Amino acid sequence: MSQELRRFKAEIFQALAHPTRIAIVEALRHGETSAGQLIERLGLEQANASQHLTVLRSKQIVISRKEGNQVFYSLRDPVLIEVLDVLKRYFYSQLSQTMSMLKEIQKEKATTKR
Amino acid sequence: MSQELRRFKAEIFQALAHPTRIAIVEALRHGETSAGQLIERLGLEQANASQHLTVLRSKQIVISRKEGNQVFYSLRDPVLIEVLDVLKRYFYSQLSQTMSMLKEIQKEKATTKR
DNA sequence: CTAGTATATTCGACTTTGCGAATTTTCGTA
DNA sequence: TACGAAAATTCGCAAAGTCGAATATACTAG
Repeated sequence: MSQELRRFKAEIFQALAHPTRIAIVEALRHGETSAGQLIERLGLEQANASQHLTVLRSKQIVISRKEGNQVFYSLRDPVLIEVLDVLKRYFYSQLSQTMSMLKEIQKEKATTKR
Repeated sequence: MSQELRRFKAEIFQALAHPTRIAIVEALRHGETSAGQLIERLGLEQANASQHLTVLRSKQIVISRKEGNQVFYSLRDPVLIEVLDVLKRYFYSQLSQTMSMLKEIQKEKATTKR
């Protein structure tokens, strides 16, 4: 079962492991959006967008609703936004760690130089 | 910059997008562990384990410390555990949604059958 | 220096992913 | 029915990921 859970998690990560798909998820953050709108806002190729949406749909990250000519997408579970937000914090924490590391190096240079 | 951030997130997701690497991260959850211990506990091929560890190291998810003959690994930032925990909640929420969907289908079957 | 243990790297086969061009499908409407 | 718009699918190719076998490297102890 734990093995299953890890496979499941890996699939979710895999589904999110592309800048374009992250952009799509973030774009859906504030509500339903049609495929066309996504293409326009994110500046994507039509086929490419559709392929990425297929990935997200197949992993149930996104659900689609047909209305006449077009298809509207939305996030199936807003919990995923939490994941992205946690990662944002992670990003900045990593960034500041890198910065202080650089500062350390600067200091050392200064000391050895003298 | 937002584009950068998305690339960064995508890389983190990519690094976690494999059951074995998730298992490794979870194993490191409660503290430093040597490569050998990971191999034993998770039942991995030596080369394979090392390859996955390389991926995690290259994305800075994990840091390594050499002590004599062996190499100890630990999580660079425990925030990642949060991500995994959020996903666990997501997993169960999805699971229960699926279950109630199945129940609905059962009910419908029962009604149409009569 | 030699042997042994722990870990990393390289190699070759294979699978998967990502892309745009072209095509197809699905609607709504004339 | 025929046309146009929106979206999905297919195709061919390049790039990336995964695996185990074999090999290399780093360290320790004798």
